[in-house]
Amino acid sequence: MPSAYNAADVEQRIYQNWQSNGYFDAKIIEGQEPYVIIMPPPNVTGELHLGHALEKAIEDALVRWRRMSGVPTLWLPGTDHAGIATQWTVERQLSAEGTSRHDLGREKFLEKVWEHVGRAGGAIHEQSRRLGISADWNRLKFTLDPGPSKAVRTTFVNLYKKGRIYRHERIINWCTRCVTALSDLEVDYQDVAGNLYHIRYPLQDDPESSITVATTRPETMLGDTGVAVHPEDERYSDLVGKNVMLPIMDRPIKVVGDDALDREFGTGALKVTPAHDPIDFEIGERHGLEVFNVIGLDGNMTPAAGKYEGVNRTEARAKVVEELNQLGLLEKVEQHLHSVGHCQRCSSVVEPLVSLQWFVNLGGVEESDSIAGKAHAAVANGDIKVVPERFTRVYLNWLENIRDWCISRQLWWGHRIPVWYCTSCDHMTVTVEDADKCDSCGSTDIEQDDDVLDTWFSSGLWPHSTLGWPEETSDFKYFYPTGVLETGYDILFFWVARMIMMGIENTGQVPFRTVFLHGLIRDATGAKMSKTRGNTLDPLELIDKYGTDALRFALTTGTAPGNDLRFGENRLEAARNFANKVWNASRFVISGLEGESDLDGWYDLPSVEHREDRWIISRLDQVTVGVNESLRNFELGDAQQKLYDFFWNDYCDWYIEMAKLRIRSKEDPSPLPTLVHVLERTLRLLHPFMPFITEEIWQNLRSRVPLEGNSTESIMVAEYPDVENARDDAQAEDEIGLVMQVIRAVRNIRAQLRIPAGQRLEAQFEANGMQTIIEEEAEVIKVLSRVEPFHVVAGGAPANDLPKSVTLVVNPLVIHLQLEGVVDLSAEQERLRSELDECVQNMVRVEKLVSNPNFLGKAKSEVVETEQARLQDLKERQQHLIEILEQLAG
RNA sequence: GGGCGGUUAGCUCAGUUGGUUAGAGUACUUGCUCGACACGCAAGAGGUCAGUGGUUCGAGUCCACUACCGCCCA
Repeated sequence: MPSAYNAADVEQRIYQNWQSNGYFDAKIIEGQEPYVIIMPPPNVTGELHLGHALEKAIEDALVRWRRMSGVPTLWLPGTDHAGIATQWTVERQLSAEGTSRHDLGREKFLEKVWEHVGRAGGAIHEQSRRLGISADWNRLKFTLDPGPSKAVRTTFVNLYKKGRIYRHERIINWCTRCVTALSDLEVDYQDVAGNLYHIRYPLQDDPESSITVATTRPETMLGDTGVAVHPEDERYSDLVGKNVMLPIMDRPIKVVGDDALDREFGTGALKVTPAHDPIDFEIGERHGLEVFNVIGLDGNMTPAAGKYEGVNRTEARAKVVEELNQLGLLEKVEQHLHSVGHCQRCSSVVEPLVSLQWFVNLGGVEESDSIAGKAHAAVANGDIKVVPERFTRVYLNWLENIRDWCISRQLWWGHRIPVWYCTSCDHMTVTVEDADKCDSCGSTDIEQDDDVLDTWFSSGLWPHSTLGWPEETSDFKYFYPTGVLETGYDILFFWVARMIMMGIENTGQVPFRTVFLHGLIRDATGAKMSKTRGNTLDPLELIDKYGTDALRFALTTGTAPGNDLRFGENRLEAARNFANKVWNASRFVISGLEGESDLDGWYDLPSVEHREDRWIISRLDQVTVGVNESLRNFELGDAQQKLYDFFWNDYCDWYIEMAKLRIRSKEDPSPLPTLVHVLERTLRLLHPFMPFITEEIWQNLRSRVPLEGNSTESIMVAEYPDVENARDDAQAEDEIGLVMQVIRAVRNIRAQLRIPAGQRLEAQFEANGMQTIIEEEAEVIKVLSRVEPFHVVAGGAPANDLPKSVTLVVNPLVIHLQLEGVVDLSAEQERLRSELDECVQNMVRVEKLVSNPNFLGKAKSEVVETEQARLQDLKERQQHLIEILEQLAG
């Protein structure tokens, strides 16, 4: 084995081996409950980024853990067609070639998109493989595959027949750049520094008087069909019901009273443009106001805008303001910060406008049989658990305010809406299979709706559509409902909530039992990573540089579920160092096996006699229990931290160092079986997090030890360690703990007094009842703290040459180190006195606590016991220190 | 405006139902080529747990308010 772990040498080979052995393939084992994760489908032409890497590292760890625990496991990968994103990419290419999708026509354009998908599609899955992920590639699904497509159509048809899907003219969010409607969720609101324009609208029957409205969007006034004031607003009460003349358009419009108005905002009078503002639309509906679309789908003013027809909406604003000013109707302009919707995809300003679109009626949460109501209940009553828990309320809150979902998109790439309009009788034919005639009048003169469905509509079906629904496939029957849905909290509403709604609607069952949300990855300064900002890190480059295991470990260690993660290279270095530590410790153990024949029993270790062995085994089992516990609670970072600490501190720093001495002296019993046992189990415990290095070492190790245990070909199908009866050994832990304390105390004083590392010190130990232990562990103490020669006395006997020594109190031991010429009497007295001070201070505190009747009565008995033991220990220590000081003085 | 989160060592973060003298990584100081590892070993320094008040025998942890930062929704 080389002296440093080189990830590049092993990863590819191991992954291919796993895959060719079919370890990733899910198997149906009737009678056993499976563990299922459906992978969030990345965009078909997307590239792997750190967010994906994090998500996959987490899911793979969960899946590997369960698979090793013997559970039938399915991790199903997939791909999303990503309507707007993909179409936009191809449109950009076309525009570079000087053409457009409209020039090509729908059919040709779609061919181009499929070509593009054929070229660039799926690359992300190849990249994902480098993360070592154990997904079932045989079950890879694409949202546009026949299966998921049929699920989409079936859902649409069912909901339409139930009356839950309807087509209606309503205010929607329109992106003039993408030329499509957007759902409420696809709009990002940003505060923009704008103006608040105060405009006078003269009264129709009294042109000298006027009412002043305040607006941030003066160009929309061309489409005003009313002015609204609060009905109880005394300023305007005499105007309600009268008409004002709309400037420029010279159109009389009505003043209406509506209590949705905020009297405090602006002048308290609102110009009402039902076609271009959701609130205005509602006011308009209540008062029967007309609707004039003055801004068109292309962002230019429509004929309804009169002389401004054809003018771009931003230019129109300037021109309208200028004209109003000339007319003397512009009262004032104030600077005003307001929130403006932007297209999430292309960042252009979203235009609210009235348009004919398809919607899903989700109902309200108070209706127990509505889509939203059932989705709300599933989480509220605990059928679905959200981790971390705080997102439960965020989810419920969102559903409580939900509105109908606009699902039509004016795109070509996606699932085309399965509705055919009859030109003869206007009937809508809605079917799963392509219609060839009107199902009302039988006319063949029918035309399919031009629009496609929101991409999230198909993603919303993902947990059941990937498993075969609407067919009752064996996969669907066995694997649905799934276990865990793991994704970033940023798509809780977009995706998770919709899956819950659609899953329950279609299958009558929740799509998954647990939602596990991870945080966002930020750069080292805390900024969101984005290509435009140029602060992204490429996971593939990081893998090349540090190795997959280090990347995965770095992404998931020391983080709490749902918390954002600042990610910089020092994290990776720490992870890489740990991988290297694992490698080298293993190298040490494996090299020790050369020519060794006495390893029988290493797997189960039927008899553990040596104190050091009992200690490390006791610790191993504690860690094993803790890691399983953390994993069950989705605390992956915690699980890894426990393994990191155990391996580096207990195993490497102490156990291996102790074992070296026994190996060198060929002592009996040999520590090798224990060394192997602990290493092998730790590798298995670590495998879900660091799959490659653990496999590489494990293979190496297993080839050099007798075949024992459930011998599998690969660590990824070996049993995940768990313990029913932990081999707890409190005595060994106490005793080794004492030995470690002694060694630390000696090392500490050596460093303080600057005693050269090579210099051995003569030591006398007052054992005070610990004689056997000290003598049995003498070699360890001698070598690791460099004391020699080494005398043990029963205790209580005063040493004659105290002035030439330093005395350490490690309860119950007292250790005298010969240090002639290094330390003088007064310095030693000074040191001991300050130790005594500290001891007494502590004692006072604990004494107060332990003598408090309230504490004794109310605290748990085990807490009281530890405090009393502590007090005892402090008293003993105080006693020792006083004695030593007396001797020095005497 | 409503809601959620954060504020712990110089930096980045853990800290699960309240219970030692609050932890890790990294940076820092000192000393180490002793046969697994300098991607290392050993020792050390570094914190009024944002602030105020409360509950409790006991608060980083629970409650209330305040301040600053961030996110989501309107």
